[in-house]
Amino acid sequence: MVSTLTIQGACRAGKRLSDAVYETMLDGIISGKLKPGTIVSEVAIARQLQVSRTPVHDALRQLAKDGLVRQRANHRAVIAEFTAADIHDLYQMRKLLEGEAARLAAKGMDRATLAHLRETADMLAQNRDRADWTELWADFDEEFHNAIAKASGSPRLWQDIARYHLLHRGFNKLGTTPEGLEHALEEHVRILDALEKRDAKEAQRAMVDHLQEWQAYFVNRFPKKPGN
Amino acid sequence: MVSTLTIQGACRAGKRLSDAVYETMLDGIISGKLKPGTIVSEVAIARQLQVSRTPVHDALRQLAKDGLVRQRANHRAVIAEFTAADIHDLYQMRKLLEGEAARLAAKGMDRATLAHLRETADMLAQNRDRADWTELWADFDEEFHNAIAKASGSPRLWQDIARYHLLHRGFNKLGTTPEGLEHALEEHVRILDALEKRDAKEAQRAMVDHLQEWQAYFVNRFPKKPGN
DNA sequence: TACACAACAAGTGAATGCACTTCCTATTAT
DNA sequence: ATAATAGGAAGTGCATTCACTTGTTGTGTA
Repeated sequence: MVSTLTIQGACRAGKRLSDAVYETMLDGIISGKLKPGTIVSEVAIARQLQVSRTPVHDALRQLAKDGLVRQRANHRAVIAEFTAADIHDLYQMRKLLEGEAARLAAKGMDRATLAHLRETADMLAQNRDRADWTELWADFDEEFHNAIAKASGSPRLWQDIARYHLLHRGFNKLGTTPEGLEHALEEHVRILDALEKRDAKEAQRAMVDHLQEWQAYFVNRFPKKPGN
Repeated sequence: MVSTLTIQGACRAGKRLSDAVYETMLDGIISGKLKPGTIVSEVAIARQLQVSRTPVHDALRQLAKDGLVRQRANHRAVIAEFTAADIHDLYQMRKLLEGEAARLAAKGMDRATLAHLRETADMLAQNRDRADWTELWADFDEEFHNAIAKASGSPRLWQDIARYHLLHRGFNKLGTTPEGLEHALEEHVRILDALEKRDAKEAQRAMVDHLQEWQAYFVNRFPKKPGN
């Protein structure tokens, strides 16, 4: 049995239960409680969350559209597995989208956000031995890429980047090492330097280089074939 | 009352009814039967298609995720309306994505596809007075951009381009003129020339220029404010 | 006349029930 | 012993029903 899921946000007024289920399962996938390849049944999830099958069914269709689960009619859903080719393609897209976002953000990002990111990066650099460093890093990574995407000034670019970052978070807990994360932090700092200098070209280059490294790092860690 | 929708594809085995409803409504939006701003109720659609509300509800959530309808909890859905800023942003994305696709397709597109596109383009150029020219053009436009996206070799790029092309098709019937379409055909030919010469840079440039013109053409034709 | 409020109509969201499909297992025949 | 098949268990998809929310209309009052 999969480790327990519980509905996170209290279902406040004007919010759908199916959205709460969606976010709960999303969190389950990102946090690693629901591992790739896991077969999930609507009834099981419904029992676990103490809701009916209807909102679970809805949530699964949304997750399928995000590419986080795979669904066939009349079959149970499975948490998405990634092949090396998938990961390669995913990072090709991230390089394109986030490179563009970094370029635009060099002009558009306001000083307050810039200062806040710098502050957090410094904090992380100075606390490398903390036990929860990996979690802190994950939060910072999320915030960093999101802030750049938002500062691009393009809502659609922001949205698409968020979508791909979601996929990234869906598997990146599987194979990361502390050294890899520390190196990634240095790359973030390089991007931050460029943003502060308002150097669009360099910001784009730094972002693409950063993602290029992760791409190379990850691609080898995934199977060539879809099965297991 | 909205002009009648009917379920298109026979619901073959292993296919969901909700998917059929989704495609039917998608077609309705693209073809213009469901105009932007139209308020659609689940019960009305369900009655019209002679199905229960369940698959309609499902289909609307999918369409909402595509950005083709807007939904609030406990409210009826409305067919998405676009502001000038939306259109601008949409085309910024298309330039980024399809520019990249054209660049990649210059190397990746096979000769047969290239020849077929050239053939169709020539046919269109020589039949400018046909009554159904606009429909022929729409089909060609769809095929052309799709072929390039596919030839990029990146499944995700292809998928995202298709999604944005869907949005494009959702409104482009509203304000196109015959002269505009003929000009667009010439631009397609320029892209085609570059692809045949395997000139990646020029293919990208031609694609971006092409979309740039449509962007400029469209942006002024949409209201600044979301309402009407 | 204008405004507030109550009752009702209409709609969505979730739960339940039902039909059909898929998968697993046990039994039987070779 | 193994393979094929039949039957049941489990699951999904759709329809229906119920609960609750929203918007509207009409009436009463200031």
